[in-house]
Amino acid sequence: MEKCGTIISYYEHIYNRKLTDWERKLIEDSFQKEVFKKKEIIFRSGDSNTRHYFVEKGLLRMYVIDTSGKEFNILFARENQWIGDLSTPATTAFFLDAIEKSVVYSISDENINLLTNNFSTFVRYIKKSYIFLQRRLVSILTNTAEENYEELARIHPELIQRLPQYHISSYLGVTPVFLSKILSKRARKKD
Amino acid sequence: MEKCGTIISYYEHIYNRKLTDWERKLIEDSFQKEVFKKKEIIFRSGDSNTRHYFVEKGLLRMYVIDTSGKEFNILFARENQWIGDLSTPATTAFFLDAIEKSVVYSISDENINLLTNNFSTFVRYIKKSYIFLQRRLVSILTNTAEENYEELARIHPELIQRLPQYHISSYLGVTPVFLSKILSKRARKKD
DNA sequence: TGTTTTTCTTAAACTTGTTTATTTTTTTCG
DNA sequence: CGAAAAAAATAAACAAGTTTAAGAAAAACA
Repeated sequence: MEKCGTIISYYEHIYNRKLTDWERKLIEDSFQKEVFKKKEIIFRSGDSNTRHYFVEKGLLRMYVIDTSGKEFNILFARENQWIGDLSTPATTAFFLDAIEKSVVYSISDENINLLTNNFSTFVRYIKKSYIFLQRRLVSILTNTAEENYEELARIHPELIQRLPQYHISSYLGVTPVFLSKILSKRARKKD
Repeated sequence: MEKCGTIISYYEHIYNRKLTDWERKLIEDSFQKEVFKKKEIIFRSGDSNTRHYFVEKGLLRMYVIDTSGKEFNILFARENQWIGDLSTPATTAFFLDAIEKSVVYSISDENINLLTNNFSTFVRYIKKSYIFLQRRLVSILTNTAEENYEELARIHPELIQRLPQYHISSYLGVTPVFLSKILSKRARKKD
């Protein structure tokens, strides 16, 4: 009967009240019900304008594939959980697929913005922070400490200047001793 | 002259227009200018109701200390960047301190909410996702893969049931082979 | 049910990163 | 400036995690 039953229940649960007819209409117009079979890929690295997904039934995963082809899962979503790349509408670095056959409600970033309609500074701050952190987690999962140092030096050379070495090693997730090893190796290379 | 000059400029830059007197007033009432000296601790693990900080001048870092006392930096903020624990007002697991003498504008979470006043479902989703990811990054930085497995098994036993082992290893950031080693060791222990 | 495919285990040699301790270099500050 | 403190480099023994490859177990499905 209900076109978006699960998602309306979800919103009513969050807001702790019944939604108005107008609100239900807005939701029904914004979301799209989709079914994915096991192993079906929902979006892939390089896609832009990826959608956000709310799982009614099943199990999804978001993951990244490193240069050597190895996969690293970033996030799972099961019943009543959200998943998607908050970088959207920008190009995504992630893959999203279904681990089990899944029934979901999807929404475009545009429609999310319409529903939310007050994207103030603070929300930008959260979104940016999230995207930054996500990139950082991916780096740590997929690269060696040496590669992460190279990237940091390339993108934020000024930080390398301003920070004592032990703060950099801590940021990279290694000991100061090991960073020192990396640096002496790097210095030897540049001869 | 201006009480919150830098932060007002920041908002005007973001919104790409001059702020109204009313808006300036709102900002001046919400933010508080603070100065921290080098190595001064701004908040520490266990504190609740931590504030958000916008750096006018200087360099801050947010970090975590693991059980063995080792520090891992999670985030730096220099001029015109935000830093803070989005988990607030809940108890924080982080420390925030000044690497250099710093001048900042701070705001409580409550005042942020007043300024933003439309905390809809999607914003909750971002905030929750962020907090989740942050926790995950901290785990990967501070724990061994074995400890991360134990935690996953404790908190989400149902996921361990539903996921093939190679998806779990990928989530933990290790190879399937190494996870298998961890598990056989674990099984031997439980005799 | 049995066959095919997928997933898991084990082993051995290897690489990445840690620990502890000592020495050298750089920075801070009276 | 010179002494003291903080930060960085080096070495050696060790622990955590990877790679490749082969066999065993479990799941899928015709």
